[in-house]
Amino acid sequence: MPATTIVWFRHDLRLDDNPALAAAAARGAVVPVYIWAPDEEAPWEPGAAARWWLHGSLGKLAAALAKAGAPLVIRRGGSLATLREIAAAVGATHVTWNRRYEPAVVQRDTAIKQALAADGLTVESFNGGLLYEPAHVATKEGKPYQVFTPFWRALLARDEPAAPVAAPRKLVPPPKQAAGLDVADLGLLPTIPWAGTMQKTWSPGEAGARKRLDAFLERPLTNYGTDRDRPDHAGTSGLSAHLHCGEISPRRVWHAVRDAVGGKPAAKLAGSPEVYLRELGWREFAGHLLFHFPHTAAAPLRADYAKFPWAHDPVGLRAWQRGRTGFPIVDAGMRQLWATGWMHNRVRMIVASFLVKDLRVSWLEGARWFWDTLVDADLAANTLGWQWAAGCGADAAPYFRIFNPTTQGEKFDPDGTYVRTWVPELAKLPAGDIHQPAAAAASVLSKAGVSLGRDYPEPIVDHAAARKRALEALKAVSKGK
DNA sequence: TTTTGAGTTGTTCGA
DNA sequence: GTCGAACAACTCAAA
Repeated sequence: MPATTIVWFRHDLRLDDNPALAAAAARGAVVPVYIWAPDEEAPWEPGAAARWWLHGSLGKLAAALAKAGAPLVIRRGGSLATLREIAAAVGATHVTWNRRYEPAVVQRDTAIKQALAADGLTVESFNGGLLYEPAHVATKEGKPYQVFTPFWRALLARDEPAAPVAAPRKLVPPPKQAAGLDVADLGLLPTIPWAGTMQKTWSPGEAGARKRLDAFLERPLTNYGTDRDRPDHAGTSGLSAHLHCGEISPRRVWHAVRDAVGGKPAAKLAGSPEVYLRELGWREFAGHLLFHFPHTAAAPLRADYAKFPWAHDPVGLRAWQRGRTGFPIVDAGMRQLWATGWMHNRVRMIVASFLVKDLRVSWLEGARWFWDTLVDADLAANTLGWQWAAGCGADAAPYFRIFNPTTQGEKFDPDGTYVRTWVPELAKLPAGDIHQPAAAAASVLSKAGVSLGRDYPEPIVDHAAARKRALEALKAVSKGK
């Protein structure tokens, strides 16, 4: 009997460097499948922005697969039951996929693997989403890393990540096709058309991912080290959402960066190229942490923080979400997030610090908001980022590290360009005042057409006082165990 | 087992 | 305006 392999697509919506697809194509007929089963990922089912992205990405994947010869079968419903149905319909002999590493998904996939094997199917899974298998990275004691720098050094000491595999040229469909839905039937698009700016900002899909990588590498990489910190410049790669959906593989990016700087081994790189690869290292570290500490999506890694007295402040939380805190850099970031589904990394740190330290609202509230609004929402990265900001994660950073939103704005958006883009009511303020409108002279404000409290809110907290309160609360936590 | 060096991203105060 | 020190103590990773 000729082999027919179901390739179950998940966070690997690409043909390039897709080990599961390559293995299937090399063996015989291929049945590409995507199953929409959000409830299996509860409470972290994809948020609104991620669904919008997914809609576009699936459309592009379906077109590319059809062109290659094997149309994508799109379904909704329980993953196991659906795979079984399709396997029966097409007479599949094999099922294959690229692994995901979120704890709930690992558990589900393990059960599915056993069930399908019991049905008599041959099941194979591959690593297509991380540079290295998280279970294979460990300290000399065999334990998972909890500090980034030694983790990164350990990665650099290994063999380089495997070379990417090319997309299969041609796919052979099975003699009998399986029925499927149209992407539109999944209902991923918002019912209210709020995604206009996202449409203009992003190109979901494999081709869009590659274009963005090429554009990023076309510019000299030499300034990445400092440019990436400037929200007023397009200094970052902008690949996060593409990587999250697997429209491009981290190995492809890794090797493209190395090729762009002359093919030197990663361990020998210095300066900006190393700084960029290190960002892939952080993505890797996030996957590593969530895999080895599965409880951290919901609870702090540092157990003593479980008792932290978070404030119940729905009004403050709402002001933060809407970008109405009265701190321009915070509001600019939150509005950029709302409009584009993305926020510059430097600003993510600033708004996160503001929520958890100035407002003392739980990092989980922030994580949930980001989860719903980010096109690149990734459970591992989101968890690491928020726990880092809250000081309860994999980082021994001192608790007194509290960002001053005004200073940060002045430092990283010195001309106020970023604030002017996203907080247009402040656009006419001079650079010297734009990060601190409440301290500006009355004449400056009126000349800029800003009436505080009417056009733009007064600061909702006094940062100096909030900082003191946060320090006291944090001190109590570290002393009180 | 014990020891030692080190830890993404900061702020404020006082000289 | 600039600079260095203080902000505290802990945990991790490796020797």
